[in-house]
Amino acid sequence: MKQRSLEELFDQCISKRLIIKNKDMLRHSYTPDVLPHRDEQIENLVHPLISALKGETPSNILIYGKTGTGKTAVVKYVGKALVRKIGGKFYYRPYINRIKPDIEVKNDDNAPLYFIYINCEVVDTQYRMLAKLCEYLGESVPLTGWPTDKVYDTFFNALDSSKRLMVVVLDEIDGLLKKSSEDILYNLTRINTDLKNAKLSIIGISNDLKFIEFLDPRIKSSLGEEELIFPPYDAVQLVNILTQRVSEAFYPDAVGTGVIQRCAAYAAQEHGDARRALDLLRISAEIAERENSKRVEERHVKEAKVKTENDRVIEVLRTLPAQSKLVLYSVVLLEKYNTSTIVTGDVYSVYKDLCRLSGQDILTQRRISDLISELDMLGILNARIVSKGRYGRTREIRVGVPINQIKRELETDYKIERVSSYVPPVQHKLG
DNA sequence: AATCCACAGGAAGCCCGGGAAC
DNA sequence: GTTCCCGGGCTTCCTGTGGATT
Repeated sequence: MKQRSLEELFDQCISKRLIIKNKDMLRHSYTPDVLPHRDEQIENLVHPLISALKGETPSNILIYGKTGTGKTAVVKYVGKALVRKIGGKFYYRPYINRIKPDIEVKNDDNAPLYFIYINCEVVDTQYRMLAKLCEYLGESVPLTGWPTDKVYDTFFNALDSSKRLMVVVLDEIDGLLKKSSEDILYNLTRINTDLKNAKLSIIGISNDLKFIEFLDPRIKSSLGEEELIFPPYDAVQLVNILTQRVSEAFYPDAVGTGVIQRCAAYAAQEHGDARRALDLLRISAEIAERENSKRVEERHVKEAKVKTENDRVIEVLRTLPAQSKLVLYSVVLLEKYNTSTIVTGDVYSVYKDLCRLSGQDILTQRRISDLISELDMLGILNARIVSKGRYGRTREIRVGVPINQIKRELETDYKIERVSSYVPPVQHKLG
């Protein structure tokens, strides 16, 4: 009896292997050998870099496009190809903290090309940026402690110590603005005038089209010398992209009819995000494997869509700071017990009650206002500014995800659970 | 047309923890 | 140890504002 079930388990596990051949190829970190529908962008990126390698002053490049339009993939693709061709070093793994390059090609004849990929969400201040760049050049700088100009000098000297072209890719470059650290952009874009041997070229990647409006005009002109736009993929293009991956990543006949089309259609609805399309495909396949299906079917895609949306929300909720949880919980309670629209003031008064009940510090309304904005940006709340004339200007707030899901998830936190019996007082509102 | 509400959201600065250098 | 520096969370103080009401 025992043996039979074990045998069944083996059979099951073996049959599971019939769908996905190579899962890595379905992850967005994977850069494929061919990038469909991006020839124009690749060309426009290669040209300025080649002329810089020929000795001209390099142009800085600004790349726009929404998430999943292939910005990062194209830049890495080009970087990889150039380093292989010309020689140099390429660092592209954003989250791996190490000094060894991902690709290194020796070439004695030419000045080496240093191609460095940095994600500004992670490296989000002038100091950290310079320290990171120093690290790649073999200079060790403490994570904190030095005055910034000393770090800058260290970087400058290390860079200029030999003849080379350094290309710094700043992904999610808008991350640098929020922390009011645009000095780094100013310094980096002007560094070429002081460099004697080396050259530096910046490639900024942003998914915010309005990004440049907020820039200091001096930075704007030097950073945006070349601008590349990455339009979203339409459903047909997404189908092409997925088809290409499917042929390599799946076993033959493992993907049912309409699966690719459905993944592409869902992703096209959400501004043509190829990353999303790939995620859907991968998760659909995982669901199919778990069910022991012979192939991925459309219903798996539907299931995958629901699953990814839920997972995202739960992950966000779980990692929310305690104060944000209290604010969100206040909105949830108001939405549950209150019929009128919810405004900032209501949230704040419920929030204060919850703080007293749970023994936490009460923050100011100014701060809560910011926390509400953050929750709005995360998509958990929907807040819009409305003017009620004589009765002031405020935000109307609604919960953006199924309320019971949020409530349940928040109440797994014992601090929230403790105040879960609280009922907000009935609002007496005009109008 | 003037008023005035209930906030939004910018600016400056405080405080604290963490890390490095002295 | 002390001193210096940085970043992040937060407060205080402030100016700005759309439109119903006066």
